[in-house]
Amino acid sequence: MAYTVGQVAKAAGVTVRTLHHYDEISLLSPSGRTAAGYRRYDDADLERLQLIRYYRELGFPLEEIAAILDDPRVDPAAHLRRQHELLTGRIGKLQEMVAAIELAMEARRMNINLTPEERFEVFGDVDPDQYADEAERRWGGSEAYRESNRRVARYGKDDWLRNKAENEDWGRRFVAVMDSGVPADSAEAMALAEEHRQLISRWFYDCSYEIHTGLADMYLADERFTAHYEAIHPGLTAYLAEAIHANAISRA
Amino acid sequence: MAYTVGQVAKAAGVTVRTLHHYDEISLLSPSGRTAAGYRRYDDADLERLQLIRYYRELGFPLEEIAAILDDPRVDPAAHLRRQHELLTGRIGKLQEMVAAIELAMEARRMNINLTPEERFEVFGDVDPDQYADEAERRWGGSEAYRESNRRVARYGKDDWLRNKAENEDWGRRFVAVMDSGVPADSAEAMALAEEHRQLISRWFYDCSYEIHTGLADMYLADERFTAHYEAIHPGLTAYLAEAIHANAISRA
DNA sequence: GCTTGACCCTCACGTGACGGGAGGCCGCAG
DNA sequence: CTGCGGCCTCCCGTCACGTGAGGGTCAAGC
Repeated sequence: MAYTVGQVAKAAGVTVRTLHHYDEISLLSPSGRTAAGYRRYDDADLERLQLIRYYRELGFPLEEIAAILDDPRVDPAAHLRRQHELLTGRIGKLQEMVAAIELAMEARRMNINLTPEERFEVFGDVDPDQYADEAERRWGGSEAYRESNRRVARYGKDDWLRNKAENEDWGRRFVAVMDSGVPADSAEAMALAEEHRQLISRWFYDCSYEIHTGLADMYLADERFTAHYEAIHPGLTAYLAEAIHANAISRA
Repeated sequence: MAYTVGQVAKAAGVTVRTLHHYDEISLLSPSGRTAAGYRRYDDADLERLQLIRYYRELGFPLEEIAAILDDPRVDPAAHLRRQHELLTGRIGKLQEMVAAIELAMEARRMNINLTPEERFEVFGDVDPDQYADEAERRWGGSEAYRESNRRVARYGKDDWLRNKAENEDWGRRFVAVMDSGVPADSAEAMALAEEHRQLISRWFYDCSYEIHTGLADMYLADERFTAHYEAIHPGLTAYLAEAIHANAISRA
């Protein structure tokens, strides 16, 4: 099976220029040429291109790709295995980034200042304990609370009061359900978990079930959020987290 | 809180040169300068840098990032929400890529030729039904079977015969267990699923439990693999897939 | 058998996002 | 007051292509 540059380009989702470039630097030279000088690619070339595309997607420079592909000690199957590993690693990193985004969203919502290392730790290369006075900035957010209300530009003072009232109303009803002794996966607790989700959605950002369960885990893991909920009522954090999970499962 | 270029660079995992560049193009200009002309970044700058880093990681060009960050219609929380969506989308794409790698690995193992669109469909931009005679190349692999044995360079003829014998032996014993009527999650079936995994690991590539269950799903989804196993014994594919899953769970 | 339009070729310069060095101030620990 | 690490501004280099310019090729249709 032979293919022209155009066909290969279209199939692989690259431009013709890219294939020319790969030919120029001898990363992927077509196995032959026609009498008129047209490039002819065969199945083996496509296989090589597939490996190249995956390595590229993983961020490898072309020179390095050429080196590892032309290494005679590595057989083709090993490349696939390697790419599988690299990809799952990459997925893990992106999931951490998702968690970091959720952290940033909740920090906004609760008016908590993030430290620089919290903002960027998912990008690696952070050298811990270089910010000695972390605790200060970490909790300094409560000081900024009143004035920062103005920072969420589109809300007026009365909006904030209504928001606060709704939150407190929800808190009272949630504590009542909790104290009534029903389990966290009861219909009542789940209904209030759902209300919690909709409260966030209405006031801050569209909170999917996926994000919501992410938040629940974060409340348990991060002492600042735990503190926020434990201050309402001891044991509330764990109970809420369980109710959120149960609610998300039941709606799936 | 004020930071110097070096501090910001170290925290955010970028170089000082990058921050200079962002300043040059007015993507991220420090909120102030010292008397000596030193750049001074504050917390708001870091917040902006966090957004920039995420958008960059997602592949946005700097100019576009500047445009969306400076769009007054978009509030900060919306950016986070947007990045959350983009990230989860990206994760989904990478998971498809992982599946495609697993497909390529199994295709190698079973000597099945992949079509160009199968190699590259995860990269998008494929225009279907442009390869009309797909079916021919799809199944053309069986013809190439005998001669392609030589292509897996490091194996000699006797290696292949031993491999084949081991495979057939496993197949006979698996059919026996299946016909004995025990469920697919019985100890016997799971033991043979485990043997299947180790057979792949010994002869082709290191097959983790994760990959193994990925393969099981593929056997059910892709008719070529289904055909391979159904040819051994009808109903084997589904039984094997279930046994593989049960085995993977029990070892976790 | 000749045109026409889609596709191919080789230069060759342009671009985005920085890397890296030169040459020279700044600031604080000893 | 003297290092020495950190900061500054040019400014050229690089990588992976993008984007024409100028020109040959090929199958389809008239």
